[in-house]
Amino acid sequence: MRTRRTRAPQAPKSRQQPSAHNGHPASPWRASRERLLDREVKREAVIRAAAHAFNHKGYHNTSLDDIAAALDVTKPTVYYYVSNKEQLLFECFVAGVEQIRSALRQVKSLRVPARERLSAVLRNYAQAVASEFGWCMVRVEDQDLSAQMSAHIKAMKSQIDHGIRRLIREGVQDGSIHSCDPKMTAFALAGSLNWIAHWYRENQSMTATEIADAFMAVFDNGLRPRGTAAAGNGARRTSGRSNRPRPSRSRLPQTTLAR
Amino acid sequence: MRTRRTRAPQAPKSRQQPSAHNGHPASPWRASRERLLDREVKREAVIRAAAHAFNHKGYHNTSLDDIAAALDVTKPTVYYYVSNKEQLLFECFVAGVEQIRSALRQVKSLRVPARERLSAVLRNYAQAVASEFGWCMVRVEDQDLSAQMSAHIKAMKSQIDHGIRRLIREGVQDGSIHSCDPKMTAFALAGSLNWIAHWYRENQSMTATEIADAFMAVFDNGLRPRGTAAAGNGARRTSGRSNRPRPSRSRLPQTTLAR
DNA sequence: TAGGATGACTACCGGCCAGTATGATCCTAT
DNA sequence: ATAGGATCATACTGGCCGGTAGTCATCCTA
Repeated sequence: MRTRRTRAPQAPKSRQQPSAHNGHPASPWRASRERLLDREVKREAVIRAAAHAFNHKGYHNTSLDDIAAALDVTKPTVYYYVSNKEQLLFECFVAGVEQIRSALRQVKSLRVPARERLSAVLRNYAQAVASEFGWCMVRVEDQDLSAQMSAHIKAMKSQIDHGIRRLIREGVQDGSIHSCDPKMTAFALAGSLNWIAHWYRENQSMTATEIADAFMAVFDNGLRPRGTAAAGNGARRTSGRSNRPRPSRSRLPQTTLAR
Repeated sequence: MRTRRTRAPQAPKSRQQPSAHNGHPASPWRASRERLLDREVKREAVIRAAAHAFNHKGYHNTSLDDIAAALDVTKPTVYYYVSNKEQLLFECFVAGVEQIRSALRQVKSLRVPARERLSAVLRNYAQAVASEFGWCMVRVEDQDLSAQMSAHIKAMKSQIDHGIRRLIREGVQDGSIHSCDPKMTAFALAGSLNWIAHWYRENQSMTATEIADAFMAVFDNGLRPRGTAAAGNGARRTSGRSNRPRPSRSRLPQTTLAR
């Protein structure tokens, strides 16, 4: 799409002064270490660019030339940082899924009813799915991946799944969650959240957390009216923070099936 | 993949007797009309084969040669029945979505609380998503479609979406559904069901209807324990039929994120 | 029984794109 | 100051695949 840039503009590379202006201790290998850092930064830029492109055009409609062009470099440069297209997809997946895994680890230490721990995890889940890596997390199809990559991904997914099921089981035991089938309930909850990746776009009227809250209100209360409690305001929230009222009459740019 | 078949085996085509064995009225153009029927049957076979292939290998990993080979014909034959690959995807989408639209139409005449009408629609929804066209319904990305096809599809999706929202609104009004934001609730419900297409495979221990029932139990009751009613059995069901208990301890072949 | 309609095949084209061979340029270390 | 490594560009290959041209066989109709 863009004409290949000439070699010249590479020069004004903002050659920052070699004196350390970041918090790193001085070291005789300062320069080479800086280069390593540089490399890591660039590598991440490549992955972000890939995520962005996949997100907007889909995996198969994105060529590595596209990704390179978005970074103002050429394809071999991309290949200098990642080994192939498949790995790009994998890295995007990992970047997104890591958020959820860390959320699952963190709530383990909380001493609150399991439903609140679940709520916290699902809020992080929603944020991950709504992030720029959401598409990759949700849309990877194992047909596009080698056998081992596919197995890796499946293992990580399974880990998250069983983490959620465990929280549900614990909630049923401690009485904070209505008796239910943990497996199917986990499917229902995760499905709703996964689907966010299909319709959420960044310049949205609602943030990911607000969406998660709205969903949790549905999940918590259920559709059937409750005999107890004032039935006036449907958006009961269980976890403490982020309580500001949200406008329920926002623009409706999407549908339930997809964007 | 397969070696091209020879011309010979085309002969044993099961030439059925020309006497009308179906309910069509006699007509001087009987034969040509039969041919038209034949053509329609074959066209549907092409679409089913496409759906099956997309379902298993994904849209972009399926070549028209694959589809042709599955039908034991060659690519130009496929092109004789459909105009291009995009149209194949579109037809698969329509085939699946039509189920849901007809369900929405049918419940309009029912004189039961809106929550039960919603429940009936969602059960059909689940069946459609779990059908062989589910993948196409759920995974179509508008980047793969021309502008007008994309608009078509978006319109049909929107129609379904607003049908569901309407049912929710009516349920809130008639008191059968807990007060809630119809838009976000519709997103949550449809997302769960859409996601079924990612993990459901035909030889499953649960049928689509059973899955829908299990989901509806979650949606209806919510996670929070209910003060009223015996909290012993979580799987309360609201709609009348299909009440047999289901084994909650089935094999766990999938995870929440994907199959 | 000729002629049109229908159905299907063989053979090909052309574009896209993942991935690579090669080499230029710059940086760092010794 | 120079060898060697790091970084990135130019230019290419090779395969896959959507789509088409042209042909032939079969069947229905008149």
